[in-house]
Amino acid sequence: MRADARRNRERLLDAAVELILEMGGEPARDAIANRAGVGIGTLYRHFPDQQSLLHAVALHVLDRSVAAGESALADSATGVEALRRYMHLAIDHGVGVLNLIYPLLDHANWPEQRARAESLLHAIVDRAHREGQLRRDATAKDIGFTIIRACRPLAVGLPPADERALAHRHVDICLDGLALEACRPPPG
Amino acid sequence: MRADARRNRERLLDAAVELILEMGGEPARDAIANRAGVGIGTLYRHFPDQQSLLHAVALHVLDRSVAAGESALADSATGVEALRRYMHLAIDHGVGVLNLIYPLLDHANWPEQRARAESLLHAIVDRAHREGQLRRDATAKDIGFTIIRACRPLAVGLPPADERALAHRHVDICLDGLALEACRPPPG
DNA sequence: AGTTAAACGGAGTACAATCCTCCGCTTATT
DNA sequence: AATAAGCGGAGGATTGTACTCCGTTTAACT
Repeated sequence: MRADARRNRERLLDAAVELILEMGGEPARDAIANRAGVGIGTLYRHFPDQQSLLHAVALHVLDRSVAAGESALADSATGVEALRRYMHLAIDHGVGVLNLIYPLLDHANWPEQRARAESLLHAIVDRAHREGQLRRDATAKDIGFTIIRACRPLAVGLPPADERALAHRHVDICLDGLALEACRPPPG
Repeated sequence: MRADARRNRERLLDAAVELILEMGGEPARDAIANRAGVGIGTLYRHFPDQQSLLHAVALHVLDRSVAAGESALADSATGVEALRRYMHLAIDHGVGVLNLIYPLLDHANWPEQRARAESLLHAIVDRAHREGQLRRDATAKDIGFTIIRACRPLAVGLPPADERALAHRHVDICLDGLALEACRPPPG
């Protein structure tokens, strides 16, 4: 595979992730190609139909997030630290698209990746619980939903850098709400 | 104004709010009429063009949220309680649409309502701060963004009742993160 | 109950956005 | 320098959306 082809493929996937998060559904193909800075023909060469594009997008974000999360779990001193790092990385990679495209997929067939992602999240949450750092009622679902919410842009038009900063701040706030740090000093 | 006309107008506005939150932009007119359970002609009679519809939607959510918030502020024993009640009510009314339609409006001309909404939010946040119940770095913007995030449905297809429950849980988690309750017992 | 004017529904046409193919040009690789 | 893989984007086909119009229904009032 030629180098420019690989580069364009990545750009297309990243653009698709951004647009799906903004629009909340199937964005127009031309819009994806435009945002990626490539011609429409290039999009169709890489992804001949809707399903292959959505499938590739799903695997794209899933693989990158899981990889990031696994190393976060391995390298962190505490459970909540691993959780915090995982959430921030997952947002940067845009895992939030998974929820949005799931109902559009004909057959979501990546049992292996799915299992890996679920067991990763549970491993992190369980560890934090075992170390007594999380509220009892905090579940893996809470984490997942928080990530999904943080992924979506607040309003189209805000500079991407600002959006990212707000997303990260939001995750930190939620984690503070889910964590269990008695008598922590006021952060401000 | 005939009773059925008033009822249909309300239904149309509610449907528009739901759809805007789901789609994140301008939903198709037919979709709004369908969801409201009225004919497309009825929509055009009430709102002859895009702008009048968007304008009405904005005022609809703004007025209801501000009214709810003002009574919450008056009736609550503490600042955070007022804040909590306001946030939950605002979500139920769908204030989150404001951010989404703002860039679509030709001229957003409701200075009075806008001022009332801003001063309300600041009044609530200030009171909570004065009573020492909020993190120092918690701002009115944090509250606003949290409400906006909670308003958006996580995934199209989930039953509305579940969506609402998740939204409310999310707000509670965020508030726990923003509040300052030293040594609070684990809620679970 | 009868009257009436306001309100309703939805088929249908005009318009706009989107999809996707095709082929001449460009560029990475050897 | 050769060449095959990759690129861009104009353009025709298709789908979706906007908006009108008019026969039917219904709330309001006597």
